Amino acid sequence: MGKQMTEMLKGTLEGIVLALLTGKAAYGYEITTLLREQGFTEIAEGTVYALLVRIEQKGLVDVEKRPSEKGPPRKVYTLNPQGQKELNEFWNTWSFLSERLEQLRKEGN
Amino acid sequence: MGKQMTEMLKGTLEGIVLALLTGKAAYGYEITTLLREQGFTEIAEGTVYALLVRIEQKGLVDVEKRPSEKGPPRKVYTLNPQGQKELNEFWNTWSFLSERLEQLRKEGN
DNA sequence: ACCGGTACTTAGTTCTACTATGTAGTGGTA
DNA sequence: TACCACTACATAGTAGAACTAAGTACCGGT
Repeated sequence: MGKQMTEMLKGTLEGIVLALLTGKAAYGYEITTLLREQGFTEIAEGTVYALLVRIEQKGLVDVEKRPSEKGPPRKVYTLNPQGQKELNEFWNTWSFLSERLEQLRKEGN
Repeated sequence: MGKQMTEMLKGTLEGIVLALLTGKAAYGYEITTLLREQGFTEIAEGTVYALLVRIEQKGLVDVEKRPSEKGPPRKVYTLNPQGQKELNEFWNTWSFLSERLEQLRKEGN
């Protein structure tokens, strides 16, 4: 992963994962592969699991353990109301930053 | 500063400052007030100075000390070719992230 | 003599992503 | 049977960036 991308993901990766969870429950391994499909090819597995632990402890998601046919049991994460609220705030924060940056880029500048 | 914003600024603040410096040299105190005018009202002064030290050590800017009529001498920063290159990479990285996020937001999702 | 505004510095903390490694379950195959 | 690949999760230690908090220093006006 480029150093720039690593730093830029700080703060946004959590939002990305919350966004992936809206309307669709998912488990860690699945989220990792989803991220890779979306272009984040170099996201470390450990990063995702650590993030999931974090958002669970923050109470943003509900967790349910389900057996898998192909390996150890899965931990399936579902966005709860508090997580939805956090996601809304995330979009607000990101919109602000995004608008500032587009402004700067336009100014050519 | 909101915690979300603090985390999201990691990686982007450097790009923002480099962008502010394109075509226009500036000194630390000036950059801090510029950022505040652009809406980053809660950026800590220490953060900006630490960042300037960093980009100077990375060789992205040239520095010149100039006397001030109103206080201690100013350290005026100018973007050099390497800084311009870094800024270009920053825009690439940011574009990628931005497109991914807009995609996610659109998906509603 | 003091205070507010200008201008820069830095030690220590917090938070997040990464590296590296480990544990476990399942199915296929030599 | 032993091994391997894939699935699935966990975690200790490291690095990097923004923050907190405090300080130094220069100038003008009251």
